[in-house]
Amino acid sequence: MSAPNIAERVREHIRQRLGQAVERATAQGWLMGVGRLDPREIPVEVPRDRAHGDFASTIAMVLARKVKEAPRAIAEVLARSFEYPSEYINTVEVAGPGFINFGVNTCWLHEAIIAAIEDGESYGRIDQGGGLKVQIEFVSANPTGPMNVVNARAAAVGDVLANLFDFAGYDVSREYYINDAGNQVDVLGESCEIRMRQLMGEDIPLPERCYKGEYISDLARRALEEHGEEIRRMDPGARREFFKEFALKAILEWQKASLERFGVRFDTWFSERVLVKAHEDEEVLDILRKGGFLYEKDGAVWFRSTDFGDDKDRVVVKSDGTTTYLLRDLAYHRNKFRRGFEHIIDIWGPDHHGYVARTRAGIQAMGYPPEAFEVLLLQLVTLYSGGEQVRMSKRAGEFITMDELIDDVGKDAARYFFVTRSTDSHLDFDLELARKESQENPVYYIQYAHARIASILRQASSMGISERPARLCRLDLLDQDVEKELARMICLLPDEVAAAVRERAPNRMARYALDLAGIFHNFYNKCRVIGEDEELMQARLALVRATKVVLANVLRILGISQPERM
RNA sequence: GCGCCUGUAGCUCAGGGGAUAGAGCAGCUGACUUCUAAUCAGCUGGCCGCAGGUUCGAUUCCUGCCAGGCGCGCCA
Repeated sequence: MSAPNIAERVREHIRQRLGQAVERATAQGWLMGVGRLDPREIPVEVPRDRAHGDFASTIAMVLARKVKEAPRAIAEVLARSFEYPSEYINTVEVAGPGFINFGVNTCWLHEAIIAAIEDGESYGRIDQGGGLKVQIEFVSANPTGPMNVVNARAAAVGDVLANLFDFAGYDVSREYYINDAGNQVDVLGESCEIRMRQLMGEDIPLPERCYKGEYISDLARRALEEHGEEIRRMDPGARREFFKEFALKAILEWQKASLERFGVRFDTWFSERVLVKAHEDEEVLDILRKGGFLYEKDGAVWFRSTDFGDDKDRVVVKSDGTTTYLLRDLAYHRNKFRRGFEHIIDIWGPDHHGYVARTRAGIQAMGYPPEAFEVLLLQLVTLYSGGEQVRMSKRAGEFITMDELIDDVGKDAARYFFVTRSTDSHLDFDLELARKESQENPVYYIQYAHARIASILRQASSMGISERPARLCRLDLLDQDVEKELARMICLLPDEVAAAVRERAPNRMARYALDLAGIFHNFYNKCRVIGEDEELMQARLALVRATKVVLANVLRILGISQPERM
C-alpha cells in the first residue's frame, strides 16, 4: 500500500513534455545534433529557491555542449515548444543562464492534501523497495557493560533508517549481534567473580584487565542475594562460569531495557555463541578451502583476501588453533544470506572501517554478491559537559550511559539530536547545553507544531464544527503563499522519504520535519482557521489536518512522540 | 608511512555540479484582549581550510598540500 507520489508524477509529466519539446524543435530545424533523448535522463529538480518556480530543468545547459549554442537560447526554444498549460503546468519561463522554470497548477497541491488526509499513517509510503528483504544490523554493543552514548547514536540512526526502509516499501529486519563468544565475556565473568569475593571479605586485587565499573559490583551483590547459597557450594571453576553467565544475562537484559526505553526494538538478537556451537565458522573454513582461498603460514591459516581487493591477507585460524573474529563474522554474514536477506546493511563505528574490505572479500569468496553487503560507518560522539570533554572508558568505568542520557535530555530530544547530523559527521554533544536549551530544542519546535494543530482541531470540534472531507473543500481558496508552501511540503514527503533512503540519510528527515514545522508556525501567525468564512475555514481545516498527518508520520519515522498538547 | 571521515556564520551543523550558500543557538529590534508567545517578523554575522585541475558553470567532482578525529593485531 503506497500513496501516489504526486511530485514524481509531475516530474514525469515535465520530462515527457520536455522530450516532446525537443523533438518538436528538432523537427523545425532547431537544435541540430541533439539526437534522441531518453526522457528519463532529462534533469528535473525542485529548486532550492521558491522564486525559481516549483520545478526546474537544466536541460538547456546540458544540451549546450552537444548543440554548441548558448544555453539561454536553447532554453528559449524549448520553452516556446513546450506545450502548456497542461493538467499540471501553468507557467514556463526561462531564467538565469538557461534554467527552464515551471510553475505548477495548484491542483497538484490539492491532490496531496487529499491524499494525506485519506491515507493517514500510510501517506508518504512509496513502493521503491518492492518488498526486497533488507536486514539492518546495528548497535551490537559488547555485552560487558551498559549502553553508552555512541551506542545510543547507533540505535537512533539504525532505527530511523529501518523505519525509512519500511516506509519505502522494503521488508526490513532489525538485528542485534551479541558478541558473547570472545574472551571479553570471560573477563566479564572474572571481574564479577572477583568483586563477589571482595564482598565476601577476601583481600584480593582486581586485575588490570578487568572491568572496573560500579555496575560490576552491583551485579556481584545481586548474584549473592539471589544465589548466595549455590555460589558458596560451587568450586572455583563452576563459580567463574556461573558469574560469566549471570553477568552476561543481566547485562543483556539491561541493554534490552535501555533500548526499549529509547524506543528501539530488534526483530532478532543473534548470538555469536550459537553460531559457533553450530560449527558455522568451520563450515566457512571448508568453503574457503574448497575455493582455494586458504593457505598456511607461520602455523596459522590465512585467507587470501587480497584476491578480492583487500590490502593484505588475513588470519582466520590462529596458530593456537582458535578462530579469529573475522572468521566468525564471515560465518555470521553467511548466516544472514542463508536466512534469505537480499540486502545487508551493517552500521559500524569508524574504528572498524578496516574490516569492510576483508569482510566483503570473504562474502565474495563464499559466493555471495558483494554489492548486497553494505557498511554504514557511523562517526563517533564526543561528549562535552560545560565545554569540557568527557572522556569515556569502559574499563575505567567512566561513561555516561544511555539511561543517564535519556534521564537527562529525554528520549525525544536525544533521538532527534543523534539523527540530525549526517552519519559521517562527528557529533559533539554538550550535555549541559542540551539540558539548558531543552526549552528551545528543535524537537520541541516540531512537536509544538503538531500540538498546535491538535489544539485547533480540538477547538473546532468542541465548537461543533465538523470537518468536511477534503475533496469536497474549496481548496482553491488556499491561495496565500504560506498556504501553498505548506501544501507543497506535504507533496514532497514521498520524495523526501525516497531521498533519505537512497542516501541512507536519516538526517534528511530531521531537516524536513524542522522545515515543515517552520512553515506551519509561519502559517499559524498569518492565517486563522476557526472563525473564517465557512468555505475558507473548511479548506484550512483540511490543510491543517493534512499537515498534522505529515508531521505525525515524520515524527513516527524519527521515533519521536507526537504530543496532542504541550 | 597507508586507509577512512571531517574542515562552510561567534558556536553546533545542513547543502554535495547550477541561479543571491542555509538552519538552529548566541547577539540586537519589534509582535500576545486572537485557534497554545515552546511562536512569529526583522537586523547583524561568510576568501565554503589553501593551491591547482576538469567545464558553459565548482562550496560541491579530481589531484596535491595544511589542520583535526579514527583506524592500520594470529584482539573483539
